[in-house]
Amino acid sequence: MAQDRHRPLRNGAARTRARLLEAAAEVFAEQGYAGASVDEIAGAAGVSVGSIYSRFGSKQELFEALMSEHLARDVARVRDGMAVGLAEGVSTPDDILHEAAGSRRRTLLDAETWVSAMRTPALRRALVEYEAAARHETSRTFAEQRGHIGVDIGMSDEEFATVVMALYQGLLRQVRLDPDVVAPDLLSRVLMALVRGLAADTGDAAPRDR
Amino acid sequence: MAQDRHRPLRNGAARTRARLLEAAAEVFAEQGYAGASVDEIAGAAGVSVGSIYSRFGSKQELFEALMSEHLARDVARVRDGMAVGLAEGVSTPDDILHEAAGSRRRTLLDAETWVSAMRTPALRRALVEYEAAARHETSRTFAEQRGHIGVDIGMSDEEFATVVMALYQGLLRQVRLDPDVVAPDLLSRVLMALVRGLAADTGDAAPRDR
DNA sequence: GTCTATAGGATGATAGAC
DNA sequence: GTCTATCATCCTATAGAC
Repeated sequence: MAQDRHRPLRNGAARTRARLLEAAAEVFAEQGYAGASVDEIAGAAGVSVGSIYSRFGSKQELFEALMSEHLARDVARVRDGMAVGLAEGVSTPDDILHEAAGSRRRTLLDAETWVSAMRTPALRRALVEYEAAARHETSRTFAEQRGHIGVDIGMSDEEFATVVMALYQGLLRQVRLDPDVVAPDLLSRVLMALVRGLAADTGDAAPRDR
Repeated sequence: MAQDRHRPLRNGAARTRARLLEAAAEVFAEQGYAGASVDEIAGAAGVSVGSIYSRFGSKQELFEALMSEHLARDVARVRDGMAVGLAEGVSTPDDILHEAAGSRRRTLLDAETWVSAMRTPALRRALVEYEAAARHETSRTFAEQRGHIGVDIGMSDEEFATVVMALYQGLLRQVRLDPDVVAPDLLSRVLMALVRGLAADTGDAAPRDR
């Protein structure tokens, strides 16, 4: 009991690391990689520059650690978000979309991730890998749903997942730029229409050049 | 005739400005705003730093001039691209997509535009304005096509344009990250299916639950 | 208008005390 | 492991010759 008083001060290792990554997230997000100074990050974290360089070897390594954590968190979010399912008519895809759009921090870090990935091959590979994981997760979830309903979509689950992700990311961009342009239920409306239209194209239900 | 020999050397004003913007595009794209140095831009343009500061007042102003030109060029591209039409079954939307994805310069400048817009309110307003223009252009074109075919989509032309742009931008992102993931005709396939599905939802054309 | 030279300041990274 | 102090470098911007 008395020892608990000391607990928050102990294990400074992980604690300091977390505070540093938090500060790095804030500063890198707001200023960008090149625009951020190690001094400012140190100040925001309440530590000194030397402390940063002892823990992470360089500004670049600190940035990569942050990016890695950012992507890992996003993977977890996709996994959780997929658990609720797509085609049930639930409005949760829209909730996920608007929640993601609402966070300035995430918006800026996503943008910084993208711009860095387009310049740095190593970061690009990491992002490709992450995107593939998200695609498989989406694809797998949709395959289950499709099994329940029993519709033929006319394309592979992987390709459909690609379309869903593109639509999600595209709308995310629109919402982040100007929230008024995207109705709260647009994503789910379009997804349902899309499934219907794809099923119709297989000749399952619709007349084509009769 | 003999004077033509001198022509290329004359009117250095616009000529130098163009070379400067070209060099700025290259360096800002590859290094980002903060990462780019005025010295390097001057070197790439074959002029000296003083020359840049006499023409543009600061690094920031040079960047804004470049962004403005970049957006204007993009507006023109949308206008031209829309001229061919959406719903005719022509594969040109896909061509436009993959051509845009193929240019590293455009990819990087788009990314830099986005990240800067998310941080700088003035740039963000400019991007919102550009996006609205593109949306109206898309909307208008689709309205014409819709008139010819005569389908009821169940949403406004503006909203449909938003979806089309989101899909386009989302797929553009996917192609730029990993070209193998997106089939060459995916965009047009999805667009056609989408129109069909939206029309079906109104109970207009397609048989739903007969 | 474009050059060279330089001012004035910020930056990434290191050294060494504690 | 964290601090302070400092180095060497690079950067934006300006001054002044031509």
